[in-house]
Amino acid sequence: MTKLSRAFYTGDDVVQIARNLLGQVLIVNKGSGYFEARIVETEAYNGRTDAACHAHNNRFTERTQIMYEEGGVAYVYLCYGIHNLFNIVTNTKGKADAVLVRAVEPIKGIKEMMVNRGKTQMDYTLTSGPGSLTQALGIKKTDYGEDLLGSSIWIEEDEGLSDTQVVTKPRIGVDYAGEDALLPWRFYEKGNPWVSRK
DNA sequence: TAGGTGATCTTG
DNA sequence: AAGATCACCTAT
Repeated sequence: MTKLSRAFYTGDDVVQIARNLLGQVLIVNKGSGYFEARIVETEAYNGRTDAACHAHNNRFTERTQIMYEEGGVAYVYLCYGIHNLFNIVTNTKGKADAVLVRAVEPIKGIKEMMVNRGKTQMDYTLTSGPGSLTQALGIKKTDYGEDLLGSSIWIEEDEGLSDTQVVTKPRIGVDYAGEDALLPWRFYEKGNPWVSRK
């Protein structure tokens, strides 16, 4: 297996990148445990055209600044006061795009994921949903800005999915974005039980 | 279906 | 400096 390259992340089309991340394998290795999980659900956010994106209208704040960096770094932020959401920054420096990882299928480190989630029984809620998967994998705001070509969080290239395996839908929880909430920028693997809100 | 939760952003 | 908002989750 090989790490996804910088060139993969610096591509100009965040929607296509979100779709192509399906089936790739997210690795977290931070001393708190070693985890592998297959990405099965993503959403694209485009800073220049998309009212749902935190960086819409060139909004440049302490929180959003990382999205303006060159692709291939982590954007982690706290949502609803409780949940850390994990995003992958894409595009070249100055173009603020990101892909939200909404669900993963656990491969390695499942016992430790259950400990992190406070679960005694195995079930599909372990890593389905953007807040749940970060808790399972131990991703926190201290991972903000982490280089995805480094050695603590990265993505291994795997076989992608064919178009017949990919479902395309509007994004979740972005009603505030008006008509941009209707954009079909959510992608997930057809029939995969780990996908959130099926 | 509603409430918890707190950093972040905007307004005045 | 304060109030509104918010890319969610869990248990009724």
